[in-house]
Amino acid sequence: MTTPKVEAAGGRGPRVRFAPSPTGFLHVGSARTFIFNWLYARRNGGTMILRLDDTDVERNTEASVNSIFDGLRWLGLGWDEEFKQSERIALHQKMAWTIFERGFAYRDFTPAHSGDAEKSGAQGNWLYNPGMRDLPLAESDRRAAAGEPFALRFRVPRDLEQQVRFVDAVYGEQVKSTADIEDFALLRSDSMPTYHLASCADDADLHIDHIIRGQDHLTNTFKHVLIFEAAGCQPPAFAHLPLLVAPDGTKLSKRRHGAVVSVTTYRDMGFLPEAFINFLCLLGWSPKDNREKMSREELVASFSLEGINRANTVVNFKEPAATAEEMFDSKAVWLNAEHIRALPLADLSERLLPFVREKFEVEPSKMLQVTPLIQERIKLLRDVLTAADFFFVSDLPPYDPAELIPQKGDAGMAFRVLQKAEAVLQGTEFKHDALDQVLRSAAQELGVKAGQMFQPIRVAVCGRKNAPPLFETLEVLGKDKAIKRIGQALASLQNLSSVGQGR
RNA sequence: GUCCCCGUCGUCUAGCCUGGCCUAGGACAUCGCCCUUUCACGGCGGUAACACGGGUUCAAAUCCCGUCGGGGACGCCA
Repeated sequence: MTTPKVEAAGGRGPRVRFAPSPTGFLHVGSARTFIFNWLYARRNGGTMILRLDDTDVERNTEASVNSIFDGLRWLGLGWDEEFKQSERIALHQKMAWTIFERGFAYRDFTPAHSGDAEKSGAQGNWLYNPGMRDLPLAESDRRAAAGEPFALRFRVPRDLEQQVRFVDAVYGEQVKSTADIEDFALLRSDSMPTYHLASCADDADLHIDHIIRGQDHLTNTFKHVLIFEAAGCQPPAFAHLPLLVAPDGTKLSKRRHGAVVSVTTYRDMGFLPEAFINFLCLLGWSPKDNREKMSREELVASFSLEGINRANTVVNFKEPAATAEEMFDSKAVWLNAEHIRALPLADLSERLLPFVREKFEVEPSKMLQVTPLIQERIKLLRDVLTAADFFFVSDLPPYDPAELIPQKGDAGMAFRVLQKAEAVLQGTEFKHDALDQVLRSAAQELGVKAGQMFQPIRVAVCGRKNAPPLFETLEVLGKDKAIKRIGQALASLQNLSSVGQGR
């Protein structure tokens, strides 16, 4: 991984970062954090930094790294600089020892606690081990020199009641007593940095001046302020984002909530990245002027930290859902449909193609013809498979011939209509106006209503009642296929026992 | 358990800082009507919320206190 220069590319705008830890796929909450950081950087002419917080060797996976990059690439927003925390360990350690030398840290020779097993319940109010905190420096040095393993802990001020404070751009002034902050670890007994240390050391080194992240870090921030100050650094500005929660009110989790919280699920089900971004922006932020559907440019132009809310936001998905559409938040689906309708035909057609090609062989030119017929009828790109399938198959899948019977009509009427259509269509040019004229007058001749004329034909060529407008459909389908399918419909009607002879 | 944060329609939200224009606005969803060759789009309309209790004030969704409720953080994980 390349490590670009630390100096900002363009100038003196804010430097922000998105720092995921690769322990799972990119989920929607992380994506929103990325987006808000990106928006803030772009809005203010700043620099967006991607930093992989991968110091936990045990849990980091290559698959997770890939998933994160997949998700971010799909969003298509990009970033200016990229770092990998695991390559910067020496820097973190250096900061830890600076803090130690300044007297704000001490060695703790207590053997490491077992693990996360008994993490479950109420953790007492453990603050520190007096024996270790008060160990004379000489003895500490001697034991370290003798090779005894130790963790390095932050020496949280305890002599007199002190308060740690910072101003959060979203939550306002935050204050916490040092009596409520334990002596957290800086270095583990294998000398590897902990998250808090590594994060602060990198933020300082990379000159991050605005940290925009989830509210689950709000209380961690007091520790971070302590670290920055002990290391002699100016703490950056903080802005914490309200948490994205599941319909059950709990924090989004891959384990509990499954694939709906993964960014790539949205991609695979046919969301447009711009619609997805739009949706996420409206979760915990508002432009305050009732706008909902917004382009990337509009978002950049109107984004500000002042518009961010404080209350948790529900992502209203349904995990066991009957259809793909039902599993997502209905507003996300609606926004996607809005963006789809706003897309230029050629663009939409191009984006539809990969989905169609999962099941059918289709030429781009054909797709382009079909696109206008479904543009306002699909909500997810993937819907193209169910909305336009009959354009792409040579033979229709079997359907119930009873569907051919029009409103207030019978099988006989269906038969007469289709016979008439077959005859009359033969000599008709397959263009909208010609078809319109011919079929309407055919209806008149038969003495049936236009709707009664059209429905049997629609079902015959589409295989179902709900479909795009008939004339356009026929035009795109072409004369040969249309007439062939009408013939097949006629045959299936004859097999219907109830058919009282087409006259 | 300790500490922190939050609480406006089912959901996302506007309004709250700088009390009165709020008989609380918009959107999604939902219901109904219209448009219409089906579906969809579009148009019109309906149902639906200031968690509760006390204050302060001529006046509170807006300020203060309390209660309840929800969430988060408390690891040699990130």
